[in-house]
Amino acid sequence: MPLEIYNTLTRKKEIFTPLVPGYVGMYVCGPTVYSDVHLGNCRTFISFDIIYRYLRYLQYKVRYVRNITDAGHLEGDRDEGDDKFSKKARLEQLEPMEIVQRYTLGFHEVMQLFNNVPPTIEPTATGHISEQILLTEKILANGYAYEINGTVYFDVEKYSREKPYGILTNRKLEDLLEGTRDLDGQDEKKSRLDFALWIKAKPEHLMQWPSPWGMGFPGWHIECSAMSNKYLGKRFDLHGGGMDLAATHHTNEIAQNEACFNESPAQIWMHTNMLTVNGTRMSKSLGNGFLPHELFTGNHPMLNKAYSPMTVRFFMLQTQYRSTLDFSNEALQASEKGLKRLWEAYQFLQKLQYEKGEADAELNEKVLKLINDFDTSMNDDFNTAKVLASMFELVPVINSIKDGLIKTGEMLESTFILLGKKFKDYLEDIFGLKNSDEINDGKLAEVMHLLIDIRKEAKTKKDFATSDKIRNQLNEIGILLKDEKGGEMSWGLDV
RNA sequence: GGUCCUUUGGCCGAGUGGCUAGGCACAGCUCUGCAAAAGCUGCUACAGCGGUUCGAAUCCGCUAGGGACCUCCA
Repeated sequence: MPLEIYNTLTRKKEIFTPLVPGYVGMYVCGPTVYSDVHLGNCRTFISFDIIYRYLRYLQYKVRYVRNITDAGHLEGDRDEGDDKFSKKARLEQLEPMEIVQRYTLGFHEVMQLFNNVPPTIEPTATGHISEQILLTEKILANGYAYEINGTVYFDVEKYSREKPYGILTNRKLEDLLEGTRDLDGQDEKKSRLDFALWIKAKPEHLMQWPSPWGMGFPGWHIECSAMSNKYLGKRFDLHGGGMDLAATHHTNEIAQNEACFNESPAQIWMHTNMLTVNGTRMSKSLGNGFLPHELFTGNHPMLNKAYSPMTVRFFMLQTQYRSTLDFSNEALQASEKGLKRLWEAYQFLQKLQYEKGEADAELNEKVLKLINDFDTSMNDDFNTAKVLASMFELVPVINSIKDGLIKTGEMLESTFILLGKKFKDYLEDIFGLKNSDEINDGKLAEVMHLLIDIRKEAKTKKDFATSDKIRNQLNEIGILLKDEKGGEMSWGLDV
């Protein structure tokens, strides 16, 4: 079964066929670095990280471009408003680029904690001002834009006479124009749907660049057209972003590209759904956003403990990227336990050796089917939730081997090898999960080894007072000791 | 006001016409010095009403609830 991806543009799943065989060009709208990214933002980047990893797993050479928006977005709904960066900079007495630097570093740190692979190119808006000016000039020359007092607007009505403007989200121009929101007048735009490509800067504006229309800064949609065009060409395979960007940002992006090159940029548009809290979208403006660090420290009124980045990543994997995901303390707790169970089975599997034995055709077939379902599920529009369900069905098989209820030899050696390989491919390479750092601490492992030895001796002598003391006191400091079959003991950090 | 989406068991969530999703929680049993873990078993739901069909959680209609976008936001 080939890879199928849901395309927002056609509103159905399509078989994925790259424009150039073997290669994939992928563009994802990145963060605006004037404040910390919240967990909702992270969901999108984690989703596309897994998509990127899976495409590589399928042997594609992927150019993954994710921009950093460090200029150009406006505050408020008026085009003559301040550039967001400049506004905040004045409040905090910082240079705009200091803000940008601070939050860019913060963003990268969070991405790393979530174990996201960096994109292959991460271009910035401020690094591509001339490209944005060139596109704006081209759109003007093609007659789809007009200049008023140093600001250049995209002429949506002119454009929509020739091309379907609301094609991405299936909206008609009349419906878009109908909204009850009236502008307060005094607007220089010809139509309320027109958006700025280039904005005239006031003299005191901190971030501004020279242009054919005077000093100014780019509008908030042109950067993605400019950068995707520069690094991926006029037409590329995948364009992604959060669902909230589809109706405005991506719609305008398509219009810009069409107005420039008479071509739509991406063949497939992918949109990740929102992370919600109590059924309402997590967003900056509503103030219900969780910061990653609030989770990692547990420092939030809604949380009763801290959760590791891997728990959060796993939590997101349990849902398909196009569904909303509701965030709660209980849901995270469930994910934490689920991940622990899965990961422990995986760890055991990696150490396991194959031993020849009496074959059990039924077991072999069951295992093989579940393994093959991994790829089938991923090929069905990256259904990570289904992959995990198959994995969890294999956990009892692995644990039964651990308990000696099943022998590895009951399945074929090829099946056994494939099982180990696929678990590794999926959990580590595709899903990007990894051990918590604490458990990797070598010194701790040595100390634990020692304590386990002492406890084993005590148990052999039936000195249960000592053996219980060790286990109970470890438990108090958050280390869980488990007695296993055959007198062995294992340990893990209590979660 | 307009456009669109959604409603699954105690909780989180897959699933789009017939076949047990899965996780967490809960209960029982097995194992066990005790505990934990693990294994096995149980809990089997699809907002309401009507329609299509041999058959619907899945398709259609209506009603009700929730949400998103139309304005910066992943």
